[in-house]
Amino acid sequence: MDKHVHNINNTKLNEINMIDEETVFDMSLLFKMFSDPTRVKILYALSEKELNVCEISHLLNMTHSAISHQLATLKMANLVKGTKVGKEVYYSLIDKHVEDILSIGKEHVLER
Amino acid sequence: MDKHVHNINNTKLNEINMIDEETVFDMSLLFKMFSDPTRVKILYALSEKELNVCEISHLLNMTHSAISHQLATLKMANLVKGTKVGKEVYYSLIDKHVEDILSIGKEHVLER
DNA sequence: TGAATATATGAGCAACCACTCATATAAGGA
DNA sequence: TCCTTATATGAGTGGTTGCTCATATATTCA
Repeated sequence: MDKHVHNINNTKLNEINMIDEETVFDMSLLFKMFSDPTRVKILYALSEKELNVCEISHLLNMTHSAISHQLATLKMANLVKGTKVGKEVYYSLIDKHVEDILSIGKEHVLER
Repeated sequence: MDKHVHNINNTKLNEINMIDEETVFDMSLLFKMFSDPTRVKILYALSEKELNVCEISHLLNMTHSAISHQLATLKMANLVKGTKVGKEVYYSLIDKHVEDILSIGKEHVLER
């Protein structure tokens, strides 16, 4: 037997069904959106109700600019969408998945 | 009415039940572990079976050092554990939550 | 014991990122 | 039209990070 093929639990290394590169990259990109406290707070707030930039910056006690930059990032990652109403732009979560990821993360963190 | 208290959908801004700072920070720390392609690949491989450093570096075609560093990071974040067997250290996922997060992320990414 | 193998780890560095600051655009009200 | 408010965005910057390289430790085997 090839000494470079290791054995663990009667299965070979090459039996591992590896995920493809692009999917892995997209997954890491998705989770990167949740890897910053400011973005988590924004997404969490938006899971309660849709909010405009001004409201979010009040809620998080941060500058409009910082929030606007993060919203642009979240929008590019397709996690939030913005709807213009007069001067304001109301942001909301794109789909239920975002809330699912938040709640599974919160659950994991709180049970320890 | 206080002009700094905005109204959306008949609810006030201060009715938003904001998550506490420490939980948000821990959540972002958790998701940060999934925000790098190398770490996602490692975790995904470990979800199939436990592996040692050498096997993972073969599988991902990366240096032992790079993998070892990432495993140290994942260990510190309490996502993997290592068991020494002779010269080798076999790594495995700490709990089912890690697989849950991977699969929800994969699902989200693949359905578009 | 000495060599080979497996893993861990510190230093260093290039790339990335989340913010600030300045500025631009757009809509509403006087 | 002018001023104010709301948002967007480019440039710049300090901090973070994922890798490499060198080195250290540990275990097995001859």
